[in-house]
Amino acid sequence: MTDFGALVAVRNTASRATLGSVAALAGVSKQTVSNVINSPHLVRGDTASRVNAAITQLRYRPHRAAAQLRTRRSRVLGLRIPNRFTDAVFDRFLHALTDAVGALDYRIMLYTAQDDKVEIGAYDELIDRWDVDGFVLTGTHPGDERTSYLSAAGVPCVTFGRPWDDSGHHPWVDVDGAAGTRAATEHLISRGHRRIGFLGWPERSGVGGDRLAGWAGAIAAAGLPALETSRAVNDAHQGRAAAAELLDRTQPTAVVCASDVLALGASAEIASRGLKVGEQIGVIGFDDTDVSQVAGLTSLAQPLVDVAAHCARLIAALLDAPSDESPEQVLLPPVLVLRGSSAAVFR
Amino acid sequence: MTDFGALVAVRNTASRATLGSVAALAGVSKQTVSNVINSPHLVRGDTASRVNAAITQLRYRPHRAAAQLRTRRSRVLGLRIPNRFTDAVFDRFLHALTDAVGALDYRIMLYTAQDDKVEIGAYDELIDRWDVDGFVLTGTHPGDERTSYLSAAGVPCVTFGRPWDDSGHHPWVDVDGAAGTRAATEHLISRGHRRIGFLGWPERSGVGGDRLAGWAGAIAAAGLPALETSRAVNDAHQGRAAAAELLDRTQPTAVVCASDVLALGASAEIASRGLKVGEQIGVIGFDDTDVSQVAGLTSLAQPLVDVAAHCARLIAALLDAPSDESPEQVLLPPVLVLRGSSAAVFR
DNA sequence: CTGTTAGCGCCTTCAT
DNA sequence: ATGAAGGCGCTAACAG
Repeated sequence: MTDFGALVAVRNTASRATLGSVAALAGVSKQTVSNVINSPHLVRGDTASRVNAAITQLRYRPHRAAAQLRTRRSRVLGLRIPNRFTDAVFDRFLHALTDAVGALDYRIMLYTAQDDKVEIGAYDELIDRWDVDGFVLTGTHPGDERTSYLSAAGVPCVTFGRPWDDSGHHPWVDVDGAAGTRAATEHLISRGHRRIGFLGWPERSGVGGDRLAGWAGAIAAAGLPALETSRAVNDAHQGRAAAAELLDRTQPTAVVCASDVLALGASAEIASRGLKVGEQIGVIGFDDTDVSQVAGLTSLAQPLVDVAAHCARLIAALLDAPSDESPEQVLLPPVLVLRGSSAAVFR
Repeated sequence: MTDFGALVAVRNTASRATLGSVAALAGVSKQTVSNVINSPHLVRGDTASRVNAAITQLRYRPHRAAAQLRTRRSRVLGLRIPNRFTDAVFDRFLHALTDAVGALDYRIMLYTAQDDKVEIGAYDELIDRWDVDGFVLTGTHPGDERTSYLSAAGVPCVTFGRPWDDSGHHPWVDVDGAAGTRAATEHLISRGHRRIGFLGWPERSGVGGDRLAGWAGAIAAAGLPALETSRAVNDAHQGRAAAAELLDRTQPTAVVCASDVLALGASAEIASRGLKVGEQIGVIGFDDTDVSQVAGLTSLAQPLVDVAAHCARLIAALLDAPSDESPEQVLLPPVLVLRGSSAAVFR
């Protein structure tokens, strides 16, 4: 009798309860126990409750590795953790995502990679050896080849970030950067500002272009002067220099920035000119990081909990029922968080 | 013949290569292939190279779930991702740790928990169901019950952070906060400062107490006046208020702070008094976060790559050979990163 | 040094 | 509605 171990398990709490030990205790077959867990509709009520009692008593937990061997599903999702958190938002997303996938009984497994090429090279091992079910990709950018590789490999993925050159045929979730800078700009307009500048990143496509477009759209819609923009990489010093140039060239009364770091640089420049941020010159950042909280900057908060929940839902749906339908795409608006840097009513 | 599938695998690259398909191609048994991978010393050279050729040709990768079922080892380590990154340093640690354990062929699996109680409640499932081999714990604190729970469960762990009330009998890695604030204080002394204050956290034990002790020790060793300290929770506004109080009460010419956020608050207060940080009053922070980089604060950088490497090494050693010897404990000094806020030679 | 046998815990298939 | 048999891919134990 191969299930002799079951009797041991009943009394030896140190050893792991198995389907067999539960079955023995409940007086049913292993199969019935499995059905209670995975296909409850197949089991009569009284049998089920007997089995459930045994499960509780033995503190039985199905062992994923064994199930995985049969079903070829690990319920593990791969996530690359970026080298540098240029994102400034990744940490909060990571927490929200871990929670969100956990609620659907998935787990996040981390990996690192220097760049996309290395990441793509890492997929095969993650898939074959660690049996990752799918991937959550962040930091999409024009020319991104990761999704098409995974698609070719037949491994589901969802991206936090749009495919910037519609090559992708996968579900994605993103934050509407344009809507954010538009809201910021309209907020400043409602405060009476008429000369509103934009301090952005050098890149003209992707996230930076998106945030630029929202500002430009709001300015145009309000019939305000289209001041030229200024650009800098995401660094407070460079941001300050670019802000100086912007102030000199266009004399704005407010500046919408593509990031909190740039906004901080702009604030430093404004303060050094003896002007008060939020009183003489309005400043709005992006991402609502702790930098903005510390500096009292009005900023745009990405709804990361919602982003994570959608990511989890979409990848789980794909794993439950792979479909050829056009994948769902979710675009969420950021939330304007008001602080002192945009407080004053202008004029 | 059960290994018929092997022949399919040879030509069908879409299906996964298995031990059996490699064995068939190399003309040996499955066991020999397994030995080539796990116990190479048992296999003759020519056999091994034939097998390796087959492995390469088929792009064979051992399937972890199957090995796991046999060996009861998943090569997966659990890591809780904190609700709030109060740590400010956790993100970099996470990246370094993922790299470090990856080099030893381990993976990090994430989980979340509201507090320690919830975390402890989550261990059983992580261990039984997901078959996590061990844990890397962060954020140790006085009264921490997590390590003793895991110890009782027989699951190895290593902590980033000392056991603050020597209950623990586990390996740990930590950064020597006292050495850091001591170095900071000595640096200020060498710059000519004689009245050096300390701005810390309310907690008197654990990390905060450690950082306080380093400052106090350096002050005492130099025979300088032991100015009273000021305390605030880790928040720039509170830090600024506490700094104001400290400046008024003790008239320091420099302030060592328990964190960058507090240092930023102190800087704001100093600047608001028309004094220049780094010129009239020196300020030193802790953790070398982007806040300090942006604000030009001298700060203490934790050697996170080394911390992570030691954590990986220690937990891997424990898993390779559980030992009853006294566990290894590693204390690493932080590095003083000089910036403008401590630049001026005083007097 | 190499091969054979057996079974880790679970789920799919088929029989009852 | 329940049970029995078989096998997912791997490795421990033993035989040769």
